[in-house]
Amino acid sequence: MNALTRRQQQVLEFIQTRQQREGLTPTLREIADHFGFRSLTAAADHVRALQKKGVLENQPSRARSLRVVSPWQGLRRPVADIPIFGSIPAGIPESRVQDAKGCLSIDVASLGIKPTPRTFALEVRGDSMIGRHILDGDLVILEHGVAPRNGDVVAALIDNESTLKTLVLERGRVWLRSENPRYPQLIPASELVVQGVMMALVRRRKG
Amino acid sequence: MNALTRRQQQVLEFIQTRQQREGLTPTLREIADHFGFRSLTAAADHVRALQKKGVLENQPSRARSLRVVSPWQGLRRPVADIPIFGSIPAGIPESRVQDAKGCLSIDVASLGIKPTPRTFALEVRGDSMIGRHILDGDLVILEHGVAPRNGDVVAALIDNESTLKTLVLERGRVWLRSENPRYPQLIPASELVVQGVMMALVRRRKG
DNA sequence: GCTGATACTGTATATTTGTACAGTATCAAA
DNA sequence: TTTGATACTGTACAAATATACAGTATCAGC
Repeated sequence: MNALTRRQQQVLEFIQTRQQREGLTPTLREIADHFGFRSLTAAADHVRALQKKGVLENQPSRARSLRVVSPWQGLRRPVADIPIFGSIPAGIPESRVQDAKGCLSIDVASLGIKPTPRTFALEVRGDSMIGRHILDGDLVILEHGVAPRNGDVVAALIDNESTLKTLVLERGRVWLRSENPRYPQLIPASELVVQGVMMALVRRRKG
Repeated sequence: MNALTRRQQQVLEFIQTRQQREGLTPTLREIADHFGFRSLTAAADHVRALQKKGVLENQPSRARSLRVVSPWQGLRRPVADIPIFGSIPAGIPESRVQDAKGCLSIDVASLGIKPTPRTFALEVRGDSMIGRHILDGDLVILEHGVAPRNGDVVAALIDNESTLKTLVLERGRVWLRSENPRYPQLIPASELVVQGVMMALVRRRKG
């Protein structure tokens, strides 16, 4: 009953791809064109069949209202796009698109914060923050321009590279600390630029 | 030049909300209706202004082709929806929508895996896996039905609760190990159900 | 051999939708 | 004071679009 035919899978995949790539689902005409149907009804039939099988939804009489149904779609929250930078030379004056290495898209609720235009992500290199359970390869989401508190993990510009450190207030002075015994421990933060404060983290699969 | 007026912000927000909630951007008529405009042109004017300011895009003569522009949109990859379960009593026979506590939406590339219908997420309770740098409150993404390898982090059903453990092959037998010295170390896995293998992790902001 | 589901062609039509044109009024900047 | 941007009303129309109806052909299951 729920099994899709090969043709239906092709049609569904086409709709889904267009939805992801262009943000718009195709019209019946566009479906027909893509598959070389000379009749709209062919496309309409497939859409009807996919609806019947519960994998496609439709708002009657509305243009481009096809939607591929994910069982969890109803629970979906707004998704934010956060740029991933390799390293940030300056203090993020105006982070430009061409500087981004990629884009992390994640829903706001799971992130725990509301991203702003000053939110960005860095890929962690090395295990200098292993004491804070941040590993090599982790994607760290940071917020630029907020005041860091004592103990916050921050990104700082050291030797023209963005590096993660723990910010420490001690005896009225500000220090940056690595969280790995094998690394130099304390650096005076006076001359360093704090580029962002860590807000969240994404760890991809390893190996 | 780029600053939006209050009215323009309202219009943009309306379009964005509809896009997120219904998956469709509104038509000019729907915008006009929502704001009580008696004329389509009022809506059209706002859309034109927002386009001019670069925060909205449009494919001419296409129905519902409005799209709110994020600077990073071009980099966006397909986003997957992964159900979040509180705990999973049985071996996930058919995880039903009503059992889901929420939904984690994240792009496939950042996740490092291609989610399947057997992908799900658990919220970590306690710090029994701190040795693997998994903290209380972390969101762990797991895959059901794949064969775990030695050293993989897995979710197992213990006392009717899903608990994370490290799977250890030793002397031809399978054990589950907690990664915290204060917890009981080894449990024979023979009678336990492995519900999933950890693939990725999301850490939200703390405090 | 019959039946229902699938996979189409071809035509027609009502509705939805974007767009254009002609105005009015307000407000801030030059 | 003038100019341009903003914020609308009101009307009209062509294009885009969903949908309906009448068929044909194939194939699997009964």
